[in-house]
Amino acid sequence: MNTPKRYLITAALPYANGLKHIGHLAGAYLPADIYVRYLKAQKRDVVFVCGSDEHGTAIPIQATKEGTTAQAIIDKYHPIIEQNFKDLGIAFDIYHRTSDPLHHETASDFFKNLEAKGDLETKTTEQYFDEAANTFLADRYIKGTCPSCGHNEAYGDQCEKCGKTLSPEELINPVSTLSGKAPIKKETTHWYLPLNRHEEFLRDWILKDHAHDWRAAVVGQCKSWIEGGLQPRAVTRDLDWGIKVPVKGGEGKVLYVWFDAPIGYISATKQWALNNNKDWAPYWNDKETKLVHFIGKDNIVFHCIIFPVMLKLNGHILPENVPANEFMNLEGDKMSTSKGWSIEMDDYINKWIKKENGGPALADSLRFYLTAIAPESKDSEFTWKGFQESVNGELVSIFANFVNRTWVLMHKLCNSKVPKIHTEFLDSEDLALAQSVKDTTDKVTALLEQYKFREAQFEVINLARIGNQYMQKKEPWILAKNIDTDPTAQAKIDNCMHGCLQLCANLAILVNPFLPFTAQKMCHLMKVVDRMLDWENAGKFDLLKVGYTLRAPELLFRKIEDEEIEAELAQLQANLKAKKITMENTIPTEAANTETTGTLKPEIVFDDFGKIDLRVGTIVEAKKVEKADKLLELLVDLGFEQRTILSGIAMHFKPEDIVGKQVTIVANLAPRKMRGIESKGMILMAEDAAGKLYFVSPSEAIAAGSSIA
RNA sequence: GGCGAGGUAGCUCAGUUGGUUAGAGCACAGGAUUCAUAACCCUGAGGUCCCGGGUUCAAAUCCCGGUCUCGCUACCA
Repeated sequence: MNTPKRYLITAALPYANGLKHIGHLAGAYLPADIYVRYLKAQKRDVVFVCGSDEHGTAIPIQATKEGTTAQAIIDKYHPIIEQNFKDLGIAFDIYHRTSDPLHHETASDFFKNLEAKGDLETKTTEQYFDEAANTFLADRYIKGTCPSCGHNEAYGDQCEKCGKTLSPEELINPVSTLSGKAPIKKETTHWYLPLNRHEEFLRDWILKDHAHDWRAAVVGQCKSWIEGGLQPRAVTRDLDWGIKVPVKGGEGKVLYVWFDAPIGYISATKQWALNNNKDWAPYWNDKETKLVHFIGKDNIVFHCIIFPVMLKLNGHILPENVPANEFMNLEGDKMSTSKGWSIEMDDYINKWIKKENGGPALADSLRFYLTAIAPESKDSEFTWKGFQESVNGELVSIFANFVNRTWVLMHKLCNSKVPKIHTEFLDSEDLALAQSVKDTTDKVTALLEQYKFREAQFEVINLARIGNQYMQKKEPWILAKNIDTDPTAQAKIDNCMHGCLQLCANLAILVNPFLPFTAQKMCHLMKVVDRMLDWENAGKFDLLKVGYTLRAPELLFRKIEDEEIEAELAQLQANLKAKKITMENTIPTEAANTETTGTLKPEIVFDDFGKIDLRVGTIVEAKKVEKADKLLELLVDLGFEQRTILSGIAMHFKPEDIVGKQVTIVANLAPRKMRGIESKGMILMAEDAAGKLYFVSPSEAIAAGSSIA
């Protein structure tokens, strides 16, 4: 394998609508950072880019929720996220943002070029239009009842209650948030990226060329998409938050966020080039550049299918690999900021790193554990107990302890200087130690090149373990007792300590990509400059000069105490509760806000209400609809007749549990076919803040068919 | 429901193209030691390789069926 001329490494752009948690860190940023630090130690030409993704519909939505502007949201989160990464040692060469004019220009040009070359298609479809406001309604300007959970304030692109991705057409009773009127359907034109034209290319490139050097999950998912038949994908939206469509007919439209966001990697590179007086172009256009995207598994399709097509069309290079990680769970459950079940990077930094007994060592402690349990091949799980055991048992006891005992002994037995080697006393143990260092270097290098960070880190720790074993066999402290009687004792001590010290120097080099703060501290202890950490020095056994005085021992890490772990676990439960209460409290708040935000449904007169025929019905039969996860087929007794009604509640109720229930039915709703079954009516449901559904039932059992007014 | 990836020791994970007795670290137990952050070192115990079939002289590995977890996707009036 020949060495690429240069590298361009990207980590998924964090969406700037909130804080990011340690799952994100473990998924993309930390492995990317390790890889980049390794490449830089190899003195490769490498640029590590990232930045905030600041467009898309969720950000204006967030703004509405917080009673502020989209700009204010991104201006709030961008710097926090950027600083969080710094505090955790994620060393981007540039942390850019997609709201930057340079990015607008880059994305705009990208689109124009594709459009001019005929690589895009336009399609005219019917979209919701607000006649009163005389404008097309972007997804976020349409509210209605979520078809998934029944939440009545769902937006046209997503229901915030259940998180379901929606399209406006799916909303029940859609209403414009601008005028409060029901929107009409009107034709609008949008640009599409015809992925179907590139099926052959993708098939060859992924399924042939990269079938074996990409991770199984990545190839598998791409295969699933390609074999499923690729469809043209809309690249524009009727929205005002984002990058204006820069061609004729694009008025009032912006680039769809998925189209603009990955181009952010390119704009970030451009900005970096400007800052450093470099040329950005070779990093994206020269075949000798190796491009690697670090992402989480939810992002595979964009980085392996869609963006590569865009890159190819625009004349850029393609990623050499996309080492997507699986997800990291937390104490038995999925991580979720909105549910309060997560550890935000910001939280960890404030609670551990910025404490008196914290410091950057605690950033490395977290990095160590996250890498030790990195979800490289399957979902993994963060537990505080695991964090404690991993840090105390391996990082402190094996690695840091070896460095510490080496330092203490060297000061006690070698006059605080690097002792000289007495070749006449060198034995097979000494030679084996030097060989282990070389072997480990080779292993770690190979593993890093294969993106196997977990295993690579393990090998580094293992080298410290070898150091402990070596010292145990040599027992310099025993030799020291006999120093008066054994004339060879000091020479043997010198040899042992010399070996241990050279091993420490190597450990600093090898551990540097994983634990950069620790490597720095080791350099400080050794009184050497950063250049010693160059990868080419790994495996050498003459890094510390004989006679050189080293600094007094200092602990590299502290142990994690039981009480700290208990406090974190308690905090986690408290967060969960607090979040629930917040969510419950937001219901009246949201209701109160509806008037000011214009989202209240239009006023109706009594006659309108009278049009709805509400009845009490009794569920007499219930069964799951085949091939549908959410649908239940219900037979409801209305007294005068029994009819079939479909309801999307299968995730919430078991069929056998709801037979006999009295429920409220919209009896005169137009019939609708779903999954081949006709539904005649609709069951009314109430929903609490946690998303749990409740039947709306009369307080006491009454005759089926009774009307409601 | 479709597709993809997983299910191996209490925990976190390895197990190349099928090939002796399925491995490592942590945790645990016993021993040894004291330079070191009660750290290190040595030894040990631990597994129905998710379940059920099949192919084979031989299956954790290949094939079929089932089941659980996660992701993408469909379904929601």
